[in-house]
Amino acid sequence: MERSRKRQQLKQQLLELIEAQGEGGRLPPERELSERFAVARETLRRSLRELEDEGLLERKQGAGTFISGQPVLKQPQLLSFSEEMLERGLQPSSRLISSRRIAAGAKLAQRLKIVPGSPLLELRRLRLANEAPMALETVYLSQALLPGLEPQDLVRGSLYEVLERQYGLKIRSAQQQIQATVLSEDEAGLLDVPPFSPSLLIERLSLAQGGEIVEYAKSLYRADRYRFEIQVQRAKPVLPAPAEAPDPL
Amino acid sequence: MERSRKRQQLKQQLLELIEAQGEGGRLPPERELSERFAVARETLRRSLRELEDEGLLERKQGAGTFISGQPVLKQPQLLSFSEEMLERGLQPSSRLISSRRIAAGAKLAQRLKIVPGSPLLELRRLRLANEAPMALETVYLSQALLPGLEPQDLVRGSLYEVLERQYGLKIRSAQQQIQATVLSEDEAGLLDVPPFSPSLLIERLSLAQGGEIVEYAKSLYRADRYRFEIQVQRAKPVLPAPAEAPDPL
DNA sequence: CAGTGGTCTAGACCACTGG
DNA sequence: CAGTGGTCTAGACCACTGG
Repeated sequence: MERSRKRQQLKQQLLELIEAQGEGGRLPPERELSERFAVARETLRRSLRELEDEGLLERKQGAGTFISGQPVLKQPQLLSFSEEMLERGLQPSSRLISSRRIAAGAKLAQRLKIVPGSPLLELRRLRLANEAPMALETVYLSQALLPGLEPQDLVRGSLYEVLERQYGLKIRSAQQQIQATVLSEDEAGLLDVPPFSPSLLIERLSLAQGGEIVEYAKSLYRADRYRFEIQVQRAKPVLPAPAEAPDPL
Repeated sequence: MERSRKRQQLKQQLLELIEAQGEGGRLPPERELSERFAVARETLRRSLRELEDEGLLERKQGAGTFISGQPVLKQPQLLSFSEEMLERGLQPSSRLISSRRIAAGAKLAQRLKIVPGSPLLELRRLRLANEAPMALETVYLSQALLPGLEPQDLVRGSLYEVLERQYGLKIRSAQQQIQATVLSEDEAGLLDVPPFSPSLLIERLSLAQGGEIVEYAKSLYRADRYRFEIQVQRAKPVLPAPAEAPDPL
């Protein structure tokens, strides 16, 4: 606690310096800063690295540490529907459309990397934001990984929360595929748009800490209400291909 | 060179250890490893941190360093169309549909953060992969930032390449918005699909090193040929909200 | 070539976990 | 409470840049 608080504080002091300087400004040399804040240079450098990672600073060997002329680049992070809506300032809610136990078909088995025929829980939920339909979500969960899971456990609240609380499964990452499609009449009806309206189809495979595949979800988002946003960085030559042929990028 | 080569080599040795152990395995304690490889513990820890960032290792205070049961998480990185197609094993090419000089309207001016009425270069290109239409791209470039740029400079090859070679502008990051839409008859004709086919609309704002907005691009991708893929990590509690109320996530 | 950030070292203590 | 990863220190030298 003591320790990490110290770095927090150091970072706070640096942030004040950065704000005082403004864009395009320059920070004093590291040796000077470490003395001023009474920390070892390496300790200071950790905080500087964090600030650099957040996009606030640019460091150039031999030149100096400069205040970045760019707003913070928000790293893409995996959020549940509930979390994402809250972040957008909307109140999330859910309506359970259906739930059933099924046996994994070939396609689902392949995606979830389980044996075909394994028992799955299929949940269809209408996801709402401020009471208005936003997405139609179909989730597949492996029963083997989540013994005793009941559909009603998932009616309210975030799936990720339930997984963590009841099964100690922490979601660690996900692979998402985003496509454009048009809605069937059923789907359109549930989402309250005309049939054949365009829709973002987002498929997600969520992995837990240990690499277990926990969830496969298919969500149809209303194209008029939802857009997927992402900020990406141009690859830094962090790992310049140890000694092999150069990448043809 | 000497130095960085040393860490490369250290990392290589660690990789061999990791492979030898396999998933779920465990690395020896840091103090032992640093002795074995004859480096300071902090130096070893840097390499370990890099490997952790790449998703190969998980470190747990008090417990140990474990070999991650998960394949490397590919960080999303900004690629040009050409680069992306090459990475997918497809041969990219372009066909210039039109190019004109226009004055920035209110909307474009706002996005590019320039004065309305400023001169812009508008380029429409059909982007092909293995000779087949993949996307229809409209790019807007600020003339002020790129004096003397001619449309024919951009017919072949990557825009990013031209920017870097001719103007020393290195693209650093981009904001992308992804929506679903349907194609107009014109657009559908160019992309060689039936009218009103679904399409992924990807808007991109590219920023250079200094934060300058270099490009605004709108691309319509064939929904049947293109899907956007992304791997995202669940947020680590890296910054646990300095001292404020906890996030309601 | 003075000044800057980048890397590395040897050693200390802290925070957390349960081999 | 032994062992582990996490943090920090004071100091050295390297690599790069052009105030």
